[in-house]
Amino acid sequence: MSATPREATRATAPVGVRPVRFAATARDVGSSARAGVLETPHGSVETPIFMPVGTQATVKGLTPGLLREACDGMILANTYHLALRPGEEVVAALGGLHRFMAWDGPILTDSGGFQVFSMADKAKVTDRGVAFRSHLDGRLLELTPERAVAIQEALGADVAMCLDQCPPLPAEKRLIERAVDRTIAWAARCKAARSRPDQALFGIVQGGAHEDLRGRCAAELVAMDFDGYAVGGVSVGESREEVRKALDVSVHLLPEDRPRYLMGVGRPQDLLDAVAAGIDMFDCVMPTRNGRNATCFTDAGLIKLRNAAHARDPRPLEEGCDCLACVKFSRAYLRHLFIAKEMLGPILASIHNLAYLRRLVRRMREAIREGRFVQLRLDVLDALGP
RNA sequence: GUGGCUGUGGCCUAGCGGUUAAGGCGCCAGAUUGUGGAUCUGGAGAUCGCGGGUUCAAAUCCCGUCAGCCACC
Repeated sequence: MSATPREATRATAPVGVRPVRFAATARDVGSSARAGVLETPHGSVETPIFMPVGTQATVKGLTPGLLREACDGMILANTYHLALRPGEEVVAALGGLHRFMAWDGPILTDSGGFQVFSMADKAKVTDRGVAFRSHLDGRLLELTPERAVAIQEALGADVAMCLDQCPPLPAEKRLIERAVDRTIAWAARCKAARSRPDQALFGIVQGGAHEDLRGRCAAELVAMDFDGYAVGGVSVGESREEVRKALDVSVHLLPEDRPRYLMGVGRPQDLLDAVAAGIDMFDCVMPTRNGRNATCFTDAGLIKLRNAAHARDPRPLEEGCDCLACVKFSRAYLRHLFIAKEMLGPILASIHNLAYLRRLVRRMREAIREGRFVQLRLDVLDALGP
């Protein structure tokens, strides 16, 4: 793991210094891709980086030890879920998120906004915030920008996210424009509400597939000077071309010396495209959710472990992969675990998928440094197939 | 040995005279993007135990037979 524990950094972080710092260390010549280093209170990570999703303060199925072996050190946790259960005050009382879940590397928490729109019942948005009903017990709750920041400060992640409004798609441009206006206004309130000098805050660019809205949102956020910038509301059904344009126009306006985070994107093809557009960070449920459901990433495309074709296959998921699933076990055994509904199946497949994405971003970093990213991207996309 | 009950895709069942025998599980595939160990969508698979009869028409009614279960000699 490239992130090393540095508990002491938190206490001694000098006032006036950014809680996280980013520097691009190599740039690709044929695209906007870049490699860099992100320093956080809990250690440094190299970018581009993929962050596994640990919704409820756990990356499902993996112990911290297994997780450390399967990722590049930085993970994501979910504000919405943790605020509802066990409650951020419980996490804070138990020493904060890092200690609570025994993860000493960097953690990023989302704002909870996306889940309010996608999971909670009947979310009602006003300029003040979002009123919604808990998906757990139906309680009527409210999430405001100030509350989102307070929850995330109590959780204590290295990076917090602004509350944004993720508009449903498809939507009329007028509605997306309103969401952009709210996202900008809420970002300002989040920034004003923050109080921890050891926690970074990222702004989120919205705007759907509209280049003018993306551009305006990015410009307004940059004027507020965030520690990093995310692109949200992407890969929820748009065409590949629409995604590319939304990314290009957003990234173009973001400062060189701040990390750029594409939220919720995780197919290998999408990572290659997004890094080419200048993105540094990713998170996605896909490697772990698909892993739990027996679908695995390989350079030759997806492998569906439940398929009968693997019943007697002695080969590993992927030749040369150094993950536990590939070093120790055959496809036939992994399939057997899923058919028999054994919990080791989801665990091993999750490990492999995370290791696959880690290897993919590592290959991209290396290629960027060596000036051959464009070729790597074409080669991998070609091998992955449609 | 006698009487009774039951036999419908791999498994469990619905249908009890009238299009092309229905459903669940399983099986075979596909979907999954700021988390659902969830879910959804397709597909294959049945000469209705077997043989005969009644009828325009039988999984369905009748006879025989085989198998399983139950009860009684």
